[in-house]
Formats: sequence, structure tokens, C-alpha cells
Amino acid sequence: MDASGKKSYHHGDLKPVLLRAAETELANTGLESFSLRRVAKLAGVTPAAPAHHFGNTDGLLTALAVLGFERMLSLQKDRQLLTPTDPEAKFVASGIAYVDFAVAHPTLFQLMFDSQKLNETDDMLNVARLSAYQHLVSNVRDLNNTGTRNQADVMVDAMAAWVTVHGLASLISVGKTNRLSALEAIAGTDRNTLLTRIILNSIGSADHPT
Amino acid sequence: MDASGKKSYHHGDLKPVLLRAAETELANTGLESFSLRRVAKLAGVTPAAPAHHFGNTDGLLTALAVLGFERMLSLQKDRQLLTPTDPEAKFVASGIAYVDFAVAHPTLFQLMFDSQKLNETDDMLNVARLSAYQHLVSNVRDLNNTGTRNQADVMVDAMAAWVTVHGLASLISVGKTNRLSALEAIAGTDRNTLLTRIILNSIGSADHPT
DNA sequence: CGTGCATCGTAACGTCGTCAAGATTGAGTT
DNA sequence: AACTCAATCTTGACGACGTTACGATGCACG
Repeated sequence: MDASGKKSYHHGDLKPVLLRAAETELANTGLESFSLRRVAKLAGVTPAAPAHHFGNTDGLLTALAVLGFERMLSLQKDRQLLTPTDPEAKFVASGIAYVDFAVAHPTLFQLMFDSQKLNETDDMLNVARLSAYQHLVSNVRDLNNTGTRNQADVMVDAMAAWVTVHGLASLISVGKTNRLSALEAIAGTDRNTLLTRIILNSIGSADHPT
Repeated sequence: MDASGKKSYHHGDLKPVLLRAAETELANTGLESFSLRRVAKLAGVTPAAPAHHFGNTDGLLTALAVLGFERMLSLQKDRQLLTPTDPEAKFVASGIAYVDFAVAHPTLFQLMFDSQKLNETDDMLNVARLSAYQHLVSNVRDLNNTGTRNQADVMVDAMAAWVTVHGLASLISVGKTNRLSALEAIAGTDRNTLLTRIILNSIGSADHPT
């Protein structure tokens, strides 16, 4: 578009506009009813325009998932900067950020982890996933106070922590959109206390509060 | 149909046939590309036939999800019958059955927990979900050896266990269809040992092997 | 000032879910 | 045993969907 804001034949920077429109479409109608035509209408272009930038719908959703992974990772890192240097506290902060991201963007979280429409051969996607995973492993590696000696134990602990945090994020976030049973206990006042206890238990940190 | 197996105008018991066809369609093409017309073609009827039995696509998927919950719960109970009377062993067996079901039927598992196409007001669905949840709570309640005194602690432990098992099931099952990073360590020979350790950690059972 | 090419619109195709209306059959009644 | 009627399934159609081929447009570059 030109400086006056009027639309010309060539949009100019349609790509980020399409990504933003796709995110609102995903947030509004969910993943399973995602419509590319509505995204195009939201962006003010015809339904065939996105094909030139993303190939097809899967390409657009894959690019959106990459953005999601990057944003989730940066949220985790930002949250850790507000945390004391205690490695355990940083580890927990990253896990809670994981959950908070899933609650804030449930359908995007579902796209990132549960969708079959993602282009698995996409390099950006695999890089984003790998760096998110490496951040987790790095956090677990810093926790060499308990019993994480060799490489295998670090991997097992990282797996256990990831699994627990992902289960928390998944069940709580779908409880936002759908209606699951009796998960409001975690949404109570001492939410962070509860989450911390569950996350630390996953790696066998032997502290028994109460 | 009549005794000779020929199809008449009235199918007779189309409902279970449609459910079986929907399950194979779900297993073949996944949840996000599920096609009701293909289900009808698989069942040998026209695309409008399912409407008389399930209303619309969401109704069919909801009925299929109910079947999934019932089958998963019976698998958990069957697995527990092959387990010694130790409450902790029974608890772990139920969790591993949860994971095994998700691995055996990844798209059905996704439909049951992550889909937005389910009719949340359906009574059968809510009954099936509630009974599955009550089975978990009952199992956790039997573990009153560690520190599960009052009702609140039982609920928190049940939540923590569910979250961990669900995270395991979710990440491992999507690793079956998609391609996730470095989750094959759990699929090794000592898989059950690893799963047991992770599940028991979730409820703060303080045993440190290795 | 042209020219080439990326960008976007137009028009169309096949598939999708769903609905209204008609055909068909089995079950219940007398 | 003949009739009635409601349930079951088909037919035909509608709008929305993703995708493609082809034409229009205009920016970057010579």
C-alpha cells in the first residue's frame, strides 16, 4: 500500500498481514474449522492470494506454528529473567510460562503440538522445535544438585519434566475452550504453589510441603 | 439387510456400521481431514443417511468419542486385573494402560481430548468422561500410604497423576503419527520401568531407584 | 522509457456438510 | 391379512471450502 493507506493492486507486505489474520481466525473458529477464505477476507485479499506466499493452507499454518514456538520460547526466557538465579526456580518459571502460553493461546498451542496439517519437512519448524527442546534440556542440566549425573539421567529428567508440564498445559488450556471436569482446583488462588509442587515432583525433587 | 446378506432399502443396523466406518476413517485420514461422505461411502450408504442417526458430523464424532472413553476405561480395568493387589501397582497399571490406548489409537485419543467438534451437552459423553475421572480418583484414594490424608490432597494427587499420564500419552501418541524430537528413549526396552518411575514421581512417591 | 517478473484478481473445478422432498419398508393396529 | 404410519434411506440441490489456471497489474531493473 502507499503512504496514504489506500490499497493498491500490489499489497506490499501481505505476508505478515496474512499471519496476523490467520492467528485471529485460529483464535476465533479453532483449528478444526479453520478457513483460508476467511483469512483472506480478513486480510482484504482474494482467496487465491495466500498461495503465492505460503503455497497452501498447511504452509500458512506451519509458518504460524513457527511463530508460536518462537513466542513461547521467548516468553519462557523473559520469565526466567524475572527469577532469582536459583536453577530450580528458573526451571519452574519456564514450566509455568509454558502453561501460561497454552492458556493464553489454546488453539495456537493445539496447532503447534496436535495438528496433522503441519509440514513436517519445513526447516523453520524443525529449528524452532529443536531450540525449544534444547532450552528445556539446558534447564534440566543446570539442576545437577539432586542426582542428575550422567547424560542419560538428564534426558530422562528432561522427558519427565516436559511430559508433566505439557500435560498441565494441554488439560488446562482445553479446559478454557471446552468443558473438562474438575480442573478448576488448579486455577485457584495458590495456583503457582500447586504448579511448582507438581513440576518439581516430576523430576523427583524430594521436598514434601504441607 | 435380509438373511442372504443382500442390502435392502432399509439397512437395519446402520448405526454401529457407521461408527466402525467413522473409526477407520478417523484412523486413516486423521481428525482434521475427517470426511462424513467418505464414512457414508465406506458404510455403503448415501451422504445424507448418517443424519438420521447422529444428526450431524459432530454427533457422530461425539458418539465415537464416547466409545473411546468406554474402551479406554475397560482397558484400564482389565489391565488392573492382571496386576497384584498392591494399590500402587494397580495405579501404575492404569496409567500405562492410558498411555497404551493413546499409542494404539492416536487420532481417537485426539478426538476425545483435543477436539472442538464434540457436543459438550451430550449426556453420554459427560457420563463417560466422569466415570473415567472417578476411576482415577478412586485409584488415588487407595494410595493412602504416603501422605494423602484429607480430600483436598487426594484431589491434588489425582490431578498431578492425570496431568503426567496425559502428557505422556499425548506426546508419545503424536510422535507416532507426526515426528517429534527425541521421544524414542521411552520406547526402549525398559519402557515400563521408565513409565513407572515417571508416574510414581507425579504423586510424590519418594522412592529413588538408581 | 521499456521490460520482466513477482504479486494479486478472476473464474472455475471438485469436494465438503447439510437440508428438503420423495421413495421404500417394517412394525403396529384392527 | 390388509391398512396405516412412522422410521429409514435416496435423490437432488445449495452454499462454502481449498486449489488451480490464466489474465491483469505494477514495482524493480535495464
